Formats: sequence, structure tokens, C-alpha cells
Amino acid sequence: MQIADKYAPQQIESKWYDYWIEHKLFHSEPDKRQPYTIVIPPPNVTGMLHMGHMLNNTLQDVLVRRARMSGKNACWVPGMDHASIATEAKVVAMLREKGIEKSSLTREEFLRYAWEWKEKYGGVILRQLRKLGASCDWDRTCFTMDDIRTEGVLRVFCDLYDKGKIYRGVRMVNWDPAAQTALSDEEVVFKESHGKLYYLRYRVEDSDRTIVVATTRPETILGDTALCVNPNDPRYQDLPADARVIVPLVGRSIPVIRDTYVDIEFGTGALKVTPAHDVNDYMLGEKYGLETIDIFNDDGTINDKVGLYVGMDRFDVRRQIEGDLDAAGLLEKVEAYTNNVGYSERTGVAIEPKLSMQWFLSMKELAEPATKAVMEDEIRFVPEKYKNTYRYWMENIKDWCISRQLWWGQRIPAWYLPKGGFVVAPTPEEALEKARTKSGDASLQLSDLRQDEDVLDTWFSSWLWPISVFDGIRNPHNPEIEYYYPTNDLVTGPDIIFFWVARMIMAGYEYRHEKPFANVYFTGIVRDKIGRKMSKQLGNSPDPLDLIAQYGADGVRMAMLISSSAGNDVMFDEALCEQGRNFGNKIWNAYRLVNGWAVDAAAQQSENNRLAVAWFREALSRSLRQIDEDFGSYRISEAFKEVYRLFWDDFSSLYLEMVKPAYGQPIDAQTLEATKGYFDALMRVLHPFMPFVTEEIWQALAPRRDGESICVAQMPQAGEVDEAMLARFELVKEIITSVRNVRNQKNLAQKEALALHVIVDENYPTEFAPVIRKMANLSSIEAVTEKDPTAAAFLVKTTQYFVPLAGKIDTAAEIKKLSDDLKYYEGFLASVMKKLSNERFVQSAPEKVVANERAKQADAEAKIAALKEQLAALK
RNA sequence: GGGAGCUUAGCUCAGCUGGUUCAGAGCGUCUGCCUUACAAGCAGAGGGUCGGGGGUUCGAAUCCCUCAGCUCCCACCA
Repeated sequence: MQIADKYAPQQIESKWYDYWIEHKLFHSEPDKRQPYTIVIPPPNVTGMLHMGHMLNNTLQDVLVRRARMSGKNACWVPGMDHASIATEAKVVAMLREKGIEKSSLTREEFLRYAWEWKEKYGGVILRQLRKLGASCDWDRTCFTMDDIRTEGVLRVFCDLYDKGKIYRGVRMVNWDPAAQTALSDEEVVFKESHGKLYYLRYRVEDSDRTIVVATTRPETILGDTALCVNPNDPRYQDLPADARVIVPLVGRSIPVIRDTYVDIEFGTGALKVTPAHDVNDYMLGEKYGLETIDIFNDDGTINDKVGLYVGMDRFDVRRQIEGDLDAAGLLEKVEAYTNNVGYSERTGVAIEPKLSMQWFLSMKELAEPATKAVMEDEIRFVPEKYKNTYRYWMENIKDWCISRQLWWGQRIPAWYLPKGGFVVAPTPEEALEKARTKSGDASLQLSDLRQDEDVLDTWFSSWLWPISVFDGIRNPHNPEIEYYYPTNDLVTGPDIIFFWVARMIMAGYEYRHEKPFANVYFTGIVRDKIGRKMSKQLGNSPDPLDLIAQYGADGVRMAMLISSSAGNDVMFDEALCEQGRNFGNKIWNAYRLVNGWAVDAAAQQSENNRLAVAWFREALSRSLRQIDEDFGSYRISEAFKEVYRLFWDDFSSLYLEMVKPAYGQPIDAQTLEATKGYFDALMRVLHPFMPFVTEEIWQALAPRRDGESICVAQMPQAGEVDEAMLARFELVKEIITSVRNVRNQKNLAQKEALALHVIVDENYPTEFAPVIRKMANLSSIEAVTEKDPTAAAFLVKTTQYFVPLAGKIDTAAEIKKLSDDLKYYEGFLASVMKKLSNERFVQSAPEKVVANERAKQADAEAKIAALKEQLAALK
């Protein structure tokens, strides 16, 4: 079949994607075959496709397409994450543009807007993934907040509550003043920040003495309820046991407590204690029964508890209080200071430690089987180095704060009774029933109950993902979950190893008593070519869709693949896309060549063609083996490089050139058929990497039925490999290169046929003579016994070759070249002999290695002899 | 402060349990070719004392120690 003259990926890609969808080639239903399952790391519903997604999803697609072609029932489940904080922020911003404040809306009204937004703008990314060629089973698209997933989440919450693993309590949590919600520890990122260290004077009550305290947060003095010094600090020994000090500006009297927690070396050795706004201070507060004074509103402004700076933002207060303290003579000095400050991963604002009532999941017991699974390789991490990171985190796991003060998300299924206490149930009806039982009041109505206002952390739904996408929480014995679970490979970034991977493993063992996936492939981060992380701010991140438009999805996929090995960052360079596009072009034109050949049905297959066909069968087989091995160890990048090399070097540059008929000449049927067969096999091996161009060519190679597709064609299998033949062929390649080199050096035209003389020995691949003749463009190959001093000479292994070039030989240059070679081989021989004459080597090295050294010796000696003879002939 | 990892050609990286002419690949560079499949190409070539030093071994890019540089993760020191 004819294809277009020029390779234009844009003109073929959408056509084939539509074809695949139309024929439901990515759809999977449980059947007798072995399943192969991947669940997509659900992108945020607010997300746009970026280079990280390109890498991640290209890899998943390669794995799933290869499995699909290897007889597995492949199922790649796509979906989206409702992303509480990010989405709520988007919706709030959208409303603000319309002039609507969130605070003016009821919860129900807000959620209506949010769903509307989600339907309209959400999930762009899933449409973008189609451009990449992602072979997801779109019929299975899930959303972490759709009905099935939500019901699963609520059931899990209730179950864990009933098991006593979920509890509610007042704790110091990470508060995000921008999003106005609590966050888990994992959502806080610590960054070094340059601030100041303020030295404040606290006057000792009933005394002239002052104690100076160093703090980075002077505004928190409003919440001070004690001052703490180390009992062993000599500077404060004279203070009476019941000493009290006056908080600067505030004027409040607070006790001085003594605890060894305070570092004598740091600052002045005196610490102000603000139990409501610092984790350590909170612990001191607990220990000494101190009052806690919460001075902040939820948005980070000062509340009216103290009556100072009311309504001001925490950072404005910091600036202002510095001046006020100074004016009052209460500021000793200010120093520049660098410390670590926690920021919200989502909103980027500084976290405020805050005491609040939250829901927690206790993790210790859940972590045990999950830790074991990874450490014992029941679940395999690629690369392995992440096992350590994982173990350390799991062994020091803290309870998970799962409540969020947001509206977008699954609302916590707890209902408060009118007279105190609460019940937890997956539905309001069940809650009411429980409430009636609990209160002993049968007349209780649903309207008497008040549901908890908080929603659950988004990760509390995504940790169930591998189970919930198959409805395995609500219906744990349904045929789908039984068939598809556990899934096979998870492809994700190491940045969410704690957020997501670890928690999925815990959920897997808790709810299926089995691992959620067998292998976890960690990708790296996509960086620009000078190593910077790609970011919106830097503007160094190309738009993947632009790249696809320019180079084709196949080209961009190749760029991602060739530059990524598991766990290593990708240094992305647009030039790689170009290389990918060029490869597509190469394939395209190779097909055009083969397709253009006329067949001579009567012609016998030449010996040359027979040899070429026989050789490529072995070369292909060897590569297939290599590729299998690479996939086995998740060296996907290496596997791709091997196919690339196989197609470009072995197939195009060697095989096709070997069998290519002279211009206008026909080819014999047998060779053409073999060639098309190889082409077909190559397209199949290549298909997982570059799905579009391979489908186009594969469809053209032979008549196909409607609905037939390379997507579901059989992956070629590696056969036995004739290593001896491949080794002989290496000699052939070297001979061809050497002749071409002579041509180059002597400025001889390609078309000019040359003669080749050989002093035949066992290293002359005589069986390949026709191939050598054609590939090196030789008029004849003659066996000779004498050296020819007028010829350009070269040596392959131990065999001497001559290209007669009457009068065109630069004798001096030849002598120089031969002498250099001779010197190299003499040196080489010397090093071999040194080993062999070392008795300890001969005794302790394995026999094979010693035999090898002896072979090297023989080879080197033969070469040296040959070189010497050639030199002698020249002189 | 604790932990993990990296350092091989101009660039990006392979090199799996020490032993094949093991010092490799791709890209870039250089030379010559518009040879009717492809200049998005073809044919060749050059390029590295494997971060420094030390050790183990018959033998080290590979194992150990040490120094230097870079990266990442974890951690509440005001």
C-alpha cells in the first residue's frame, strides 16, 4: 500500500487514535487470559499536561502496550483526583472574578459551583493524554470523588473508626492560613529562609532585672504564657523559684519555668513559651500546665484576645512590633538569622502551627505489613534505593491528620448529637439509627443531627485507588477486583512515595490482605538541559502539546524514553524530539524503499540475498533477547535504544543495503517476502515506543481487515541465536568498513568498483563473500599468497587484505600507519604475556579467563607477524 | 544534624555478580558525498590516565578506605 511521500506525523496520529478508540482496542474485560493492570497516578482535575506527565505516561503506555501485544489482557485505568485544596482554590478564584465571595455562599451553593467548574474545565489533562497516544481504557475512567469512590471512602472511614484506628482530638497541626485548613506533615515543605533574630527584654517582676530572650517571631509574644530557662544555666541561678516576668508591650505577668529542653548555648539561654503557636512550646505547655493563648484568626491575622494589633496580618505585625519594641526600649538588638521555615506545599504560604480539633488515623499497625512487603521484595521498587527511604519513613511513621477545613471533598461521616457525643456512619440514615440507639431517644430526627463540617484529605481517597477503581471496597468479591487486583506496575515519581505509594500499600494489605501492585517504577524529575527543574516561574517548561504538534507524539515519546533511566532525572532537550522525529522519518523512508521494489516472480534468490536474510534473522533474534532482558529489569530506555540501533544500523544501513536491487531492477519474491516479514516484526517491537508511525506502516505492509491493528498483534519472540554466525559477520562489517575507509582516504568515488585481494586464513569469512562484494562495491575478490606493496593494505583479525591501487599509494604514510599498529599490538602482547607469565594468575584465575588470554596471545602474535610482513614488503 | 545517591568523551548517559581488544553508545564536532528510500540523509574519522589519593587482588571504571565537588530525602532547636 502507498503512503505519503513525506513523513508528517500530524497527518497520521489522530487518525489512528480514533481508529483504536472506534474499535475498542484499549478496552479490557476479565477473561481467561492473564491480566496485566496499571492504574494511572490520577492527575489533579485542575491539572494541565506538563513534561512530568509526558514522561510518566509514556512509560506506562510502553509497558501496557507491550503487555497487550504479549498475550496479556492489558488494562490501563485512567482517572482524576479531585485535589481538594487546589480545586477549591481554583473555584474560589473563579467566583471572586465573578464578584462572589465564598463566605457569602452556603456549602451546597459552593459545591454546585465547584461541580459545574469540574464538568466544564476539569480533566483537560485526560484529553491531552490522548494526543500522546495513551492506550487507557477510557470506558473505565474514574474520579476520586464520583459516587462509587466516595462510598468506598466513607465506608473505609467508618471501618477504621470502628476498628479504633481513627480518632478525633485537639492537636498541634500544620495550619495553612491561605487555604485555611489543616495539612498533613507531608504537605509541609521546609525551606531555608533568611530572617532575623530579635532579642527582647522581659522585665522580672518586682525587680530591676531583665531577661533577654532571642526569638525569630516577636509577634508571638502576644501568646506568651511562660519563659523557660535551663535549670543548670548559671546565669539564671539567682532567680527565685517563683519568679515571674512581664511580657514586653503586652504587660502580662508570666511564670519562669525551668526545663533542660532549653539549650544553654543558643541565644541568651532563655526561651519564650507560646504553647498555642509552636510545637515544642506546646509540649512544654502540656508538661507544666501552662495556659494557651491562641492569638491568630484562621487567616493568619491577629484576633482580639489580647487587644493589640487586632486584625493585622502576622507579617505586618512582625514588622511593626519591631519598631514598637524598640521605641519602648524593649528591643536589645536584631541579628540576621537563617532558619528553616515550613511552607504549604499547595499555597506556598508559611505554615502556622495551630492547636485545633482534627481527625487522625493512627498508622503504626497499618505500616507493619506494608513495610515488610517492600523490605522482603514482595513489592519491588525500581530503583532499589528507595527501599531505604521508605523503610525509614515507615518505621517513624506519625499519625495522619485526615481532616481538612474545606468544602470540596468527601465530608466526614460523623454526626453530632444534640446533647453531645457523635456517631460515625456511612449514610445519614445509618447515622440516625445509631444516634437513636446511642442517645436512647427514638424520636430523634435527622435534622437534629449536625454533620461534621470537615472533608477528608484528598489522599484519603487516592490511597484506595488500586482497589476503588475496580469497586473493590464496596464489593470486595466482584469479578473485576478478583481478576485485576493486584495490579502489576505502578509508575510514579519519588516525590509522592509517602503521600501515595506507601499509603496505597497500607490500604492494600488492610482491605485486600494483598499488595496493590507488584512493581513500583520511580521516574525522575524532568529538568531542562542545563539541569534546572522545569517550572512555570522560570518559563523553561515547553508545552507538551506544542512539542507534539511540531515533532509528532512519536518523536516526543522517543525524547522522553531515550533520556530516562529509572529514578534518574531527565535532562530534557528539545533536540531529542527532533531526533525522535528523524527516526520516524527513517522508518517512513525505509518503508517507501521496500514498497517501491518490483518483484520478479521467476527470479531465484541470489546467494547474497540468502545470506542477508539468514544473517538478519540472527541479528533480530539477538536484539529481541536483549530487549526482553532490558524490560525484565525495567531498563526501558536501554530497550528503546536497542530497537533504535536495530532498525537504523542493522536493518537500514546493513540489511536493506545488502538486499537492495540496483536502480530499476526487480527483487526476487523470496527475499521481498522475508524483508516485509522483518519489517513487520520490527514495527511490532517498536510499537509500544512509537505507536503511531508503526501502525501506519504496519497497516500498509499487508492488506488488513477493518479493526485489525498492530496494537493487538503478537510481539515477536526471540529464537535461538547463532552466535558463531554473528561473530563471523562482525568480520564482514570490519572488512566493508576498511574498504570504504580506503576509498575515503584515497578520495575514490563510491561508484568506482575496486578489487580486493586476500591472503586467506581461517579468519576470512569466505561464506559471506557475495555480501562483502556488494557492500564494499568490489569488482572482484581474489585469493592471493603474496603481499602487494603497491596496494592499500589492512588487517582484520589475522587476515591480510589488499586493495590494489597502482601508483596511488603513499608509501611513507602506509609505513607510518602499519608501524603504529605494530607498536600497539606489541604493547598489547606484552601486557598479555605479563599476565600469562605470572604464575599466580595462571593458578588462581578461572580456566576460561586463562584460555582467553592465550587466545589473545595467539591473535596478537599472528597480527604482529602479518604487520611485520607488510612492512617488509613496503620497504 | 541524620541518611541516600552521583562524579566515565564537548553534552546526556550505559557499563548488571571484579576477568572477551573494556574503556562503550547516542547526540554534537571534523572530513568526504545532493549515490532516485531518507541531507530529518549516506560513508568515514577524531575524542576519555573512568573526580583526587590510598588500599585489597594474579587482575579494579567495577570491591574497601579517604578527600573534594554536586544532588536528593528526612529532622520542631528558639
